[in-house]
Amino acid sequence: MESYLAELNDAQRAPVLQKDGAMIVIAGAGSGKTRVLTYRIAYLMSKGVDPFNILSLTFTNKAAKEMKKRISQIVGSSEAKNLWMGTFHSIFAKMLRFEADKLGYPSNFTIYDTQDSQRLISAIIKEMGLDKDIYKYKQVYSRISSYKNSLITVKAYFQNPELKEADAMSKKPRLGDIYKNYVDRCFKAGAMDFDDLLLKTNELLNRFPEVLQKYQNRFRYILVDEYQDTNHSQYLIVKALSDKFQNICVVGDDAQSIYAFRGANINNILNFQKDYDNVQLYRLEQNYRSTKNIVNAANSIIEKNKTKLEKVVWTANEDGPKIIVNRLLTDGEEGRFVASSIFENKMQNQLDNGSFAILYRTNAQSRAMEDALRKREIPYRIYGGLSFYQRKEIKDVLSYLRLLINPNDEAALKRVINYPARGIGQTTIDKLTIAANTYGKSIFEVIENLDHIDLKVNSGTRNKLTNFVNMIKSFSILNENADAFTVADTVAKKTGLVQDLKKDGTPEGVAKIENIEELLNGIRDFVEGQKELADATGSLAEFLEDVALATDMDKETGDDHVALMTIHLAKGLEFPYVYIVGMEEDLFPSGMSMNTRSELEEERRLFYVALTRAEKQAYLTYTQSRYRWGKLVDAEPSRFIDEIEGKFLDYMIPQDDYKYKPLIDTDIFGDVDKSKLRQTKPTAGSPPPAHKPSEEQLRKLRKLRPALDHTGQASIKDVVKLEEGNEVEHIRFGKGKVLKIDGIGQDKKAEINFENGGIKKLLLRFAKLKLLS
DNA sequence: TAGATCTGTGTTTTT
DNA sequence: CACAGATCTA
Repeated sequence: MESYLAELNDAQRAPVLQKDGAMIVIAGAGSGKTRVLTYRIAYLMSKGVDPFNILSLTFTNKAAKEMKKRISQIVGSSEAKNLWMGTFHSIFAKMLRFEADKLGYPSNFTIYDTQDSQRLISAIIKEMGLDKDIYKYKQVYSRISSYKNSLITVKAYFQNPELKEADAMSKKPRLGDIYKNYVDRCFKAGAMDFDDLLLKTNELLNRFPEVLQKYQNRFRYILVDEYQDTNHSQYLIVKALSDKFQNICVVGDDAQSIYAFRGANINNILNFQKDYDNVQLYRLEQNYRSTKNIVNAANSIIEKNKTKLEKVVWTANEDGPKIIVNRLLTDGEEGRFVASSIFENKMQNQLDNGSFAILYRTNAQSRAMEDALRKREIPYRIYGGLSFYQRKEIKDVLSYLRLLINPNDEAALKRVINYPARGIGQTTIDKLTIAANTYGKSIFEVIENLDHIDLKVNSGTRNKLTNFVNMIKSFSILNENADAFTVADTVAKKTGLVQDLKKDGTPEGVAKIENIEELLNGIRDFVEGQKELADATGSLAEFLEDVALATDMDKETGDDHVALMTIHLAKGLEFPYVYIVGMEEDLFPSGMSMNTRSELEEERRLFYVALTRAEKQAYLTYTQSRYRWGKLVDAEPSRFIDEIEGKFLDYMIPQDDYKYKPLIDTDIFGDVDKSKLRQTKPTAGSPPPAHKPSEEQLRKLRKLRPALDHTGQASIKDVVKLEEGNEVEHIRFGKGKVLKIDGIGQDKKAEINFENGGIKKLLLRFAKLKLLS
């Protein structure tokens, strides 16, 4: 039974074997913390702890699922099934459904996603007649979110003059009022936003001692993964639940705290030892994941941070190749480099696509990578970004489904009351909203009671409203007798959603119909799957609950693909080959996070996370110019590259001239063979070449570059304007005539018939051409 | 009222 | 560029 203990090293075994009490495990990157958590749970169960009494909180659903799987392998699946394991949000949503009535919520409350919340806030700002340029809904939303995460309720807000003053100072004196209206509206709609799931859990545990006791007794052993990323609200929940038995084990790494922007408080982990009696501290410092080069390079970065717990991450793994750094002209070329590098590595080392990950700071960067991978026919998958359930057509269907479960759901109703178009316009909706606010009812209820409410709408509109409500009601009735799939299928057809898309006929419309079909299939699968679980019914409400908190990461595809994701999403994952792209100032570190030391340190931790995902080889790339908000802008290499000790890096480009070189100077190489400028061509497996090139090497490299004189040289603008039929002159091929223009922007090519060279295809960006006519 | 078209505005990261 | 909101037209 306990043979698995032999699979742990001494440092890992110690926290596994401490059955009771409070403990903190500071686990360096790749040091096997998941292993410690799973084995600890298995050990507790082997010592007779009932799985019903174990609560394990993870950061993602995926992590929970994986841990459960691993535990099943050790203790058997029937036992593992009873563990409470999941994210804070999903576990406590479940608990809140059970206890909802105590807080005045229906048990079928809706969970608002960010978009729902933001739209509602936007509507409230408009209703209140406030200036939308001062009260920007996104800002207001994040302000409210941070209040909630700090447990500042509306009441607490108005009792705290400092907060009011702070908001008044930032020209938003009515923020408290918006907050109040927003909370009221959510309550009336029977809806909780993401932050409410934590805030209301706190409220529940605070206001109802008997509920607190019930769950304290239930969760005798609590484990929290990624503790460094907990916010105040989560911290208090954990504190309250563990207070009685104090059997709490938190695992984390302060060096990997990357969620301060959503309220994560690094002090939760730094101060843990003060929060409980006799806290045992364990450190996992041996990294099993990465090569020495990667581990040491990562250490050399994180050293630059001032706020940190002391720990030394080390590895017994081989040195491995150095980190390859490359500079590219544009984001398009960056993509092409990454794609061909992946292609070469795959061929040379017989690797599958799953060995590679491309990590970036912002979702928008995925585009260039996608394009390049697609051209190379390398299968890939984008994680995160817009999740399937957030797509317009999917959210439309889901909104109908939400509405038939909870007709008070304002966000859902507003979304679909006139989609597909049924003649209920903005004016009518405004009237409904006013009526709803004055009578303290939901919009749906207002329509239900049109006989008693003078809405000042004509009879046609009145009919349309009644028809809509009746349609939703008929769906509700159907839902009582039919399974979730049948209901969803009926909704998709009867509402005219699918018809509307069919009518549209564009490829996008077709894709949307396919997505809806996929959703319906998903619901069918869900219904089938739930039937096998004892405590589930496969109801529509269950499906919606599942979907509200599902993320893109959770979906398994089973095919072999290169993974593309933000660095945030990559936390906890590992890949043999990792490409970190967009290593540029203003992008990484983000321009929004360079103002304070702590923000910059978080960016640095993010870089640390990125690098430590790599097992064998890491690549860093940056560009000289990249498309941002639709325009090509100059970029500058990230300071983080310089922060890595040079001996861990292998530059593919000379390092003398990269700062602030505008495109036009560096790119017009004429017919100089660009590859000569590259010092080495990287091939994984071959011994890594020297570090930064020496001064002497640099001088040599510079000589390769011809002195460009700009006189007589066509400016890039002229060349880009080139049209078919133009006469041009090339420095070597002589005069010629433009036959054809291909491609756009940076990739624009011209087919030219030269007197001395015949027909050539030239990339205009590089071609040294003079426009003659 | 619907739908097309224009304008403006902002963009980090996520449960 | 991408999306939200405003404005215009039928």
